[in-house]
Amino acid sequence: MKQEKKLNVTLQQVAKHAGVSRSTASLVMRGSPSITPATRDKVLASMQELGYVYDRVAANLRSKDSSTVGLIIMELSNTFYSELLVGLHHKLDKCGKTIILGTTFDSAEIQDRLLSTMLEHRVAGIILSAVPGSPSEPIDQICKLGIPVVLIGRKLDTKLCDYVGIDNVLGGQLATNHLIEQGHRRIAFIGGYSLLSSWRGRKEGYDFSLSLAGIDIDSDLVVESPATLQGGVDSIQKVLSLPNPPTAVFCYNDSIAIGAMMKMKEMGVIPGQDVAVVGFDDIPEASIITPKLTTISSAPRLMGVHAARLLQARMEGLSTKPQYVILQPELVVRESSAYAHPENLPGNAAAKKTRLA
Amino acid sequence: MKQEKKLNVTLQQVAKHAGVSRSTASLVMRGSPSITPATRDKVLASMQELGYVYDRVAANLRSKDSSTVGLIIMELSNTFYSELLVGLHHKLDKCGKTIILGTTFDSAEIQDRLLSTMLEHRVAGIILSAVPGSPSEPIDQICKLGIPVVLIGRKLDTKLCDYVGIDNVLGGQLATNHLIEQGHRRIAFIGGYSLLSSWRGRKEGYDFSLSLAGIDIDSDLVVESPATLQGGVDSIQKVLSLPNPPTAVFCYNDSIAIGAMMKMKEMGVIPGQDVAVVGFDDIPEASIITPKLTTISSAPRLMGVHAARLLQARMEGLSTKPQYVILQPELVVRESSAYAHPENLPGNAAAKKTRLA
DNA sequence: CCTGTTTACTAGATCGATCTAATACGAGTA
DNA sequence: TACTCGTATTAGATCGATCTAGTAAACAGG
Repeated sequence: MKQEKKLNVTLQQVAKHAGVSRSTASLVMRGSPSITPATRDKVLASMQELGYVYDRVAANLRSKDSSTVGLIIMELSNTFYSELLVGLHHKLDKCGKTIILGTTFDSAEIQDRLLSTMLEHRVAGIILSAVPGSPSEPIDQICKLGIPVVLIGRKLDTKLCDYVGIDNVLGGQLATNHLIEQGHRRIAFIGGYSLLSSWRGRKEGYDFSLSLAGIDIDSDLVVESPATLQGGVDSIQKVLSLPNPPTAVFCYNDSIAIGAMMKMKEMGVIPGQDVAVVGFDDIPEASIITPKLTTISSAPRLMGVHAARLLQARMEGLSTKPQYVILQPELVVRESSAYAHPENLPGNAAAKKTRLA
Repeated sequence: MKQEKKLNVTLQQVAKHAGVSRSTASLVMRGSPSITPATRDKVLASMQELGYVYDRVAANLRSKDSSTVGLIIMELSNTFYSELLVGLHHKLDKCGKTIILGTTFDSAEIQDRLLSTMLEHRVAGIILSAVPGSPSEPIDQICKLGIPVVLIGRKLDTKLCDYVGIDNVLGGQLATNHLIEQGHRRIAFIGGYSLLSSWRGRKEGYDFSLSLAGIDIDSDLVVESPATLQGGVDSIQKVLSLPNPPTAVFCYNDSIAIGAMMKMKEMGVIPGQDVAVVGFDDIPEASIITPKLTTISSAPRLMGVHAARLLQARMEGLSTKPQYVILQPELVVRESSAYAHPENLPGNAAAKKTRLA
């Protein structure tokens, strides 16, 4: 554990070398205007010569501010989060904050441990994509400690922290309406868990659109599963082996949709032609897979930027009431829903659309 | 910037509340064996009651050790790095290290700034996937300061730090040999930049295999480009419009291969049938795309684990000579190279293989 | 020439922990 | 009883910076 045998160069030593006081050297470090160019250069030269490295940790201890923010997410292999990170990183860099990273793999226990670790590291704020179903008390306590928390993508019961997310209900409606417009009447909703607030939102939109179109909701067509490729494989198998299988599926996210399409191909069902598929998130893979996936774009990068902005505002002490940023999802129509369902459609141009490859 | 208006609970206050000294409270924190269970419980109870949070930053300042490690990579949208992070994170968690993250987007300037930031944060070590062509002096200096650096994936000229990577030459050979065995004699190598040590390695393997098979190297068939989807799109267009186009392409990485296959479909060329494609890395998308991509597996997760292991050993002060861990790549044959090239092949079973969807 | 104000710099306390060296105390031994 | 010895605990210095309050010099105005 111990390291750094070599004695570090301290500001004290720099000051001595330059023939000034600790305080002066410190002021030079921080670019104080009340320092003569002559002494400033002298100190800077000494720093250069001695190979001085600023100790931000010591500085933060005394000045009681922090130059780090914590980022806690489920996992990075999920493209949604890595995209989110791009936006976040870019914005935080600008205000001189460094990111401390933790991944929960959706374990509430790990999440608690990570939150503690972040606190111990004196982060200036935390951006959290909470483990579904995790209690909100620990997070409330952190907020009360004066450390701002921004929730991202997944909502919790707390009324103390900011939240950035998308309108899942609208997203669910967009997807379901699109499938209904293509002539489908048996539409499944597969993947994800009802524990997730986002799942409940998308389901609500799905229910709403169906009932608006006068379609009865068949609970057999709703299948929960992990929000992964494998989850998609399992769920699609389940609904397609029903006595009265769906002609379209709305998937909780793109990973599930991709898994579902892979399994369909294996089963000899042509996705986009025999069964329409709509995903959610618009991850890069969505436009790569064949057929290209129709999906709901949730602009993860933009969510990152917004989260950073909210956190930044709060770190600067603007203590307003909790803010909610709800981004509007957009329907991106691609090949996986290009063929209209033959039934109930008078003259459909969409069915004549050709599919690539 | 300033925050934490509420006075933090300090070990001092805990000690006072429990009726012991600072030192005793500190010993309790660290689980010293020479503490009576009675006083231990008393202190623990006080901590609980006052809502004490350990200040790891202050502790690190005094004890001169660090509980963070820096991770500097190009970007996270690249699945290779997020996979790598999974392995790394898992291993570092176990030894109580927290990750400070930085992404360079392959800018040498950003890399330098990130390295400084990491030093200022007193990281115990750095894991670095260096920007290609960046100078090695700054990194050498960090090593000399006693902070171990593990290079990952991309090699630099320095002889001071550990390195984890794969055998790129072997990978290049595996890919090229496979295509030669399928009957191809005009094989392109597309994407990536010769600045990258990994590019040079793969190219070397490609050259070696070709010359071993008695095939002349045609410099028109080697195209450099960014290592992205778009790079693949551009490069494949270039080589396929040659007067004598290749029948097979070996791509610097999977992103390029996927971009190339997308463009081929657009051009009416069937990847895997008209032109064989081999990628590199085996990212998750490789087994999702149609046709499924033949590729060279570089086990990014394993690389993460190895990097963490090396760093850990060095942080514990075992100051041995620089270590090099070179992982063996593996050829993963899928659909994109399933059809053998008709010329030069007596009786080929592979050509009869069917393609899904 | 004296006073008041600004400017450039500094000594010493401080952040919240750990480390060192010294303490008090009970048990064991002569 | 006195003397060691080991154990549990502690006071005070310390890590490397910042902050507070203050000093000495330069300069202006009456």
